[in-house]
Amino acid sequence: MIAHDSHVPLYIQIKDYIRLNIQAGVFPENSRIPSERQLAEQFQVSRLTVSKAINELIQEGLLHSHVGKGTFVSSTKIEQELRTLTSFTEEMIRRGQRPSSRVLYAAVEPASSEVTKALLLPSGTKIIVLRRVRLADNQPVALETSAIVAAICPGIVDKHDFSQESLYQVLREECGIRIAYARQTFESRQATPEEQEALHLDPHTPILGITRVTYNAQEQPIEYVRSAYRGDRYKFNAILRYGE
Amino acid sequence: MIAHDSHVPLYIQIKDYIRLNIQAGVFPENSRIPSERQLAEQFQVSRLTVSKAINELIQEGLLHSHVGKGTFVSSTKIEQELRTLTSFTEEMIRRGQRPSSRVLYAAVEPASSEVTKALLLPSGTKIIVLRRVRLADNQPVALETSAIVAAICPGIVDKHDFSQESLYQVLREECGIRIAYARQTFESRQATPEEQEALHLDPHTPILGITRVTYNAQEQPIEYVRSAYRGDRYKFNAILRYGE
DNA sequence: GGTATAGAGTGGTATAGTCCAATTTTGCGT
DNA sequence: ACGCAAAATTGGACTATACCACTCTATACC
Repeated sequence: MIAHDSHVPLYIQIKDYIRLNIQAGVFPENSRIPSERQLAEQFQVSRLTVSKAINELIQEGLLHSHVGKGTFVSSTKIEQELRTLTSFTEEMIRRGQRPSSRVLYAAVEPASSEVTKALLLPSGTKIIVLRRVRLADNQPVALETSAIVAAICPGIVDKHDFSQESLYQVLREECGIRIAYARQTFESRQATPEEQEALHLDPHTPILGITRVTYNAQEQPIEYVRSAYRGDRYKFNAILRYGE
Repeated sequence: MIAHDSHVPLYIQIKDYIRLNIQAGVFPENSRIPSERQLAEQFQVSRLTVSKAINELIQEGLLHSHVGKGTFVSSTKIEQELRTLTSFTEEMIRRGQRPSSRVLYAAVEPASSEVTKALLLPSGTKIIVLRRVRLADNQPVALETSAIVAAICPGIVDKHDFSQESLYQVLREECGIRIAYARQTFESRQATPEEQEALHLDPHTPILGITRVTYNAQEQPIEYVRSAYRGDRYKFNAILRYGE
């Protein structure tokens, strides 16, 4: 399986091995692959060599990992299909940067008129408001405020630490909510004083402002988000379809 | 410089150090940066830690290396500045504004490396370059440069007046080319001097920069566009699908 | 029955060293 | 001066080991 005397580097051979097993269905989507220590023992190589192979596959989007849990096969459609909308966390991992967050505010409160309008809610509906500074490699990249109807996902504010976890992942795994599509607007503007402070910006720094309403497959609005991305640190990628 | 007792991983600090030195011009473009062993000695870390930092920067495209020669700062010019967008004409009509254009440049010429890379073309391929100021109700809104393979739509530069006609409409009706989807990047930045002049802007005006590669249904790249939209006059709307 | 807590397992980070192949530099013999 | 071989340097690959923070689970305790 793995040839130590080959001219092909071991970590490349291990990458190929894992990739083939994913393609062959031996490692199904979302399943855990053997631990780095197990693979190192199996192939009689050092753990670092296995780790290098796995990290390159993470970089390529085939795998993702969590300390203490293991390494998992990603849903491969993300890269292969024409797929577009990713959470900040997933997008940063795909780019090879480490995402993290600083939670500025997290609470349940009645929806503002801006939110009721965007999500088509009756006024007074309780929503979860989550306001975070998003960081990539520990550098602040964006200020983001999310609003989700509290009833569809009760109690997640207290149960989860969103400085580490992905909101979309929690919605998916904890509440069974799958986001199907989103309407977004993009604009370029100057930073507000609040954004300047939160993101450590100079005045005149250009901001990529994004508002987003996400919907499930039943076309019910799920979440409303306003984000301010640092223009000098972030480019937004999207695949857009014509017509329909 | 490098704090061993910080909570920030050493290799991240080293990445930041190198990145900052590149930005500050200490490590100019195409220059050699210190060897891995020198940096390891300088920061009192193991060579592997420096190597990890450098390899991630190589991954990100900031550096490139050759065994026996060293590690060099890549030239970033290729990925810098200018962009484009959807059918401006159709979008403006949808918004109830009157679209028009001022053609700054229209010619057939060999593709630049930026274009060949984006459209996956052999170098030297002839392309149509179309550079226009886009206006809404006679107010300049964007500066847009399009590149299309000349062979797929011969002679349209001479036959059509793109100050009035929509490029996409001509492609569709004259050449039978239907655009299926596009990959776009969005960014927020300050206007370049050229854009300031073309769009009558003050310095510091935020620009919504968009690059786009459009594809037909057969997934062949058709067109590469770079646009600069006035941040104060334009918001971009999109519907994005979430995969999986 | 519920709740701490201890332990095992996980990936992340880091060290110190080895060998290798590609490349540049150096120095020696002519 | 010149050519060429040896030496030094460089990044690439790899091993063995260590400690950390996190996650999960099983056990002990109340």
